[in-house]
Order: sequence, then C-alpha cells, then structure tokens
Amino acid sequence: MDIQSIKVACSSCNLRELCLPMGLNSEEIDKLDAVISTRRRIKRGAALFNTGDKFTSLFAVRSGFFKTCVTTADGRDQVTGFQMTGEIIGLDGIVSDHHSCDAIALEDAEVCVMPFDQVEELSREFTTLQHHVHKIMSREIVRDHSVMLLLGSMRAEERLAAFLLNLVQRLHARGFSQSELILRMTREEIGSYLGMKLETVSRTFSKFVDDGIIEVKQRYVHIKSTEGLKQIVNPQTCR
Amino acid sequence: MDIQSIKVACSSCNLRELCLPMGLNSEEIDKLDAVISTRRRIKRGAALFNTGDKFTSLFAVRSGFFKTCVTTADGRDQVTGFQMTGEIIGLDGIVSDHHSCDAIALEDAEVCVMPFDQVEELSREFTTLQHHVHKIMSREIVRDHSVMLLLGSMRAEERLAAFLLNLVQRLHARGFSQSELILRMTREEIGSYLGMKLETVSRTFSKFVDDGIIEVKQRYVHIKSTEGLKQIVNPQTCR
DNA sequence: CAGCGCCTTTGATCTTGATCAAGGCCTCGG
DNA sequence: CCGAGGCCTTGATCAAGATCAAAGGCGCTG
Repeated sequence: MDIQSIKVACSSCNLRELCLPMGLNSEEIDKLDAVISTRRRIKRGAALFNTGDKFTSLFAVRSGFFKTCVTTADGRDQVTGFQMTGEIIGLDGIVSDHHSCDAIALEDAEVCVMPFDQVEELSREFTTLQHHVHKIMSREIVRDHSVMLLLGSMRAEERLAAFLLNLVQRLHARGFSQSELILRMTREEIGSYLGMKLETVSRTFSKFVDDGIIEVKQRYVHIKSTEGLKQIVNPQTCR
Repeated sequence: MDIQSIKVACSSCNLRELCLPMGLNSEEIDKLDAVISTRRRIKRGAALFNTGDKFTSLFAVRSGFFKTCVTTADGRDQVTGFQMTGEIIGLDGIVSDHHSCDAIALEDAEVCVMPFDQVEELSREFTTLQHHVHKIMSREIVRDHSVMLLLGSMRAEERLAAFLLNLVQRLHARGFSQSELILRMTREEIGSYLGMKLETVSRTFSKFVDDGIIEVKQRYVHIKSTEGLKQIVNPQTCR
C-alpha cells in the first residue's frame, strides 16, 4: 500500500496560499493540521482512486500532476480535468459516497489526505473554512461550465489555444514561467479533454508553430505570442 | 419588481422530497422555514439573474422551467443546463460573490429565495443540512462531468438520445409520464446545450421518428421505445 | 380573422475534423 | 549499445455535421 504515516502540517506548507487552508488564521490552521494527518504517494500511471471506490476523503495535490476521467459502459472515456499542485480532487464522490471518476497520476505525485467527515466537522466550527469549502466546489462548477462552453461552441484551434492559456496561467500562479511549460499529458489525453482526436491535436500544434505563435519540442512548449493565442480564442472582439 | 413577500413554508411544500430540505427532521424544517421567507415570480423569457449580478441567494425552482447559459466575449453562448421543479440554481455565484451565468425562465416560473449566508449559518447548526448542501454541489459537479462526456465523445444521435432519456427520467421522478413530454425549450436551445446546430437537432428528431423510436409534434414528444434510445446512447454494450 | 414573426423542417452543398495509414523519434530496459 | 514499444507527426481520404437557402406551420396580437 502507498499510504504513508508521515506527519504533515498545513502550518508549515508553502502551498498554504493555494490550497484548502487559504485565508484561515493560525488557530484554525492548527486545527486543520490535526485533520490532515497523512500524505499518500502515487506512482506515475497509478490511480489515486477509481470509479466506484468508496468516498472518504478529499485530496489536495502536494506535488505532481493528475487527470480525472469518466468512462462509459462501452469503454469510451473522457478526461474531465487536469489537476496540479494545490488543487483539490475528489469532490465528485460526496453525492453518492462513491467516486464517479478515476483520478490518475500523470507523474509521481504526493497528496494530502483530508477525511471528509472531519472537514465537515471543522467547517461547522469555523465559518472561514466552511465558506472556503463552498468556494472550492463552486469554483469547480464554474470551471466545468467553461469547459462545456469550450466543448460545445469552439473550434479545434480555439480549444487548444484556450487550453494552453489556461494551463500556463495556472502554472504562472504557482511561480512558473508565463511563456514556457512542459506538458505532463499525451496528445491523446489533451484530445480527450478537448473533444478532439490526437491527430487533430498534433496538427493544430503544428499549425500554431507554422504561424509563429508557439514553439514545440515534444512535451516542451514555448508560447511566443500570448496575444496570438488570445486572438484565436476570441476571433475579433472588435465590432 | 417581481419580489413577493409571500409567506412560504417548506414544511407544507409538496416538493420537500426533491428540494433542499430533503431528509431534514421537523425541527430542522421549522428553522429552514424561517430562512426561506420569500418567493419570487419570473415571467417567461425574464432573467432570474444575469452574469455579473451580485450573488446573495440560492434559488429552488418551485414551478416552471429554467435554462442557465454562459456567454463569451464575442457573443457566442452555451446553455449549461435546464432546471426543473425542485432543482437548485445559483451555485455558480458562490466562488466570486457574483454570478457567472444567466438564468432565464423558459416559462412563467416561481422560485424560493434562500439567502446563502443564512443557509451557511444553519448548515453549521445542522449536520444534515450541511451534508445535503454538499451533496447538491457535488451532484452538480458529477452532472457537469457527464455533460462533458456527452459533448466530448458522443455523436449527434447519441447526444440527443441521452438528452431525451435524461429529461424524461427527471420528469418521471416528479410524477410525470415515462414516455411523454413537452419540451420547454427551442431546438436552438437544445442544440446549444448539446453542442450542435438547430438544423441538426431537427434532422436528428426526424431520423428518430423515421426509425419509429419516437413521435414528435412540435414541442410534444412521445417516446415509443426507451430501449431504442438506450441502444443509441450505448452502441452495443455487448462484448 | 388576418398578418406577422418566430420556430421548425427539409434540401443542397461545403468544411472541419475523423479515420486510415505510414514512418520517425525518443526513451527505457536488456 | 541496441532493439522494442510508446508517442508523435504528417499525408490522403472520408463523413458527420455546419452552413446556406427556402418554405411551411403555429401562435400571438392588433
């Protein structure tokens, strides 16, 4: 088993500002430390949880990179999101006490385990934490709506441009470059998320390169013109 | 203004089993009655709220039918959901204190107004209510993921079949027929939700009629073969 | 009851992205 | 160092659905 009994502490975690404890005062953080008592390591390619698993905890990504995906009866699957450091995984499990998607590590990763009954208990005590939990769930809902917009009414180039802008913006918020990134997922996984085939993803990357908007070398991407990408997403905000 | 100071009571509402108070005991329901003190009437075509409006309350649909939709800078929009009796609208507003979508009544409607700060206050007092609020948000997240699956990896016929099955199932849970329904939305709105053009929606309806799976007369739909629709959604669960 | 406007249907054509296919590159293990 | 397998790119062709266009039906309003 990959459960580790490492003693961990939000109070000394440099991700505090990104993660669940955001905005809590020191007394509140001390209490939260008591709740988040374990971390768990996940090897690249392994599942944090699978569809149907009993839901007990939320997970905060401490390092590494995840994808979540849902699967149909007939084997098609759809990546529903990519999660990086500081993001919360597992909200899908609350409604039915069982997870409704798979969460797979795209590189060796570590998560903080937050038993949900304890999160609820502490939420009743601290308004700040309660409100923060609500915001995290609401944020996921708003994000999902924007993915629906992307899938329902954008063309392939627009989708990929929006995807790259979103990724680099989230990485930038974590202190990484605004213009360079390493993709942690395959073309096929990008395609699944964006509702297109891997060949189309590859071709669209090539087109952006031809147009001088980005440079690509395998998983490495250098965004030469953020403006160029923005214009692809919003074809003429003029009018 | 369409705000009404009608005294309302969850305790005497026949939608109790579908709505927020689900599973609460009588003491808890009494307290909730104090929170939900107003209803609001919305005329067909009018907005319950618009993108950018200040978020203060969640709304429970008491009668009527709504759509929610997000809009891009350049004017394209995407229907993100249709809400019927007993369903909760407004969760998108929690994260930023402002709504991130429009909620439009598709027919004359009435909603119960639930000031969110009071919902949070009561949630701290009652574990049942707290857990129920979490479940409602989680359910929305799971629903959104299944729409992503639909938009990202299904073909037009599969999407429409899945849409009809979902609608009729929700209506059936409210005591309506399992095989007949009146669509409250236009072909264009269905198309926006399903990521296809109104002509394609119309053609796909016609194809289902030709195949003898449904009968359609304008907004009226009679499902002659639920099995037929299911087989379209899951092309051969055999293997 | 007539007329208008919106919604819907259907046909013809076109475009985007899927599919099929082949080959190259990079990584990792032996 | 070599070989195998996974991942990526690119080309050729095809098909689903978009777009353009026209006409019919229905309900609402004056």
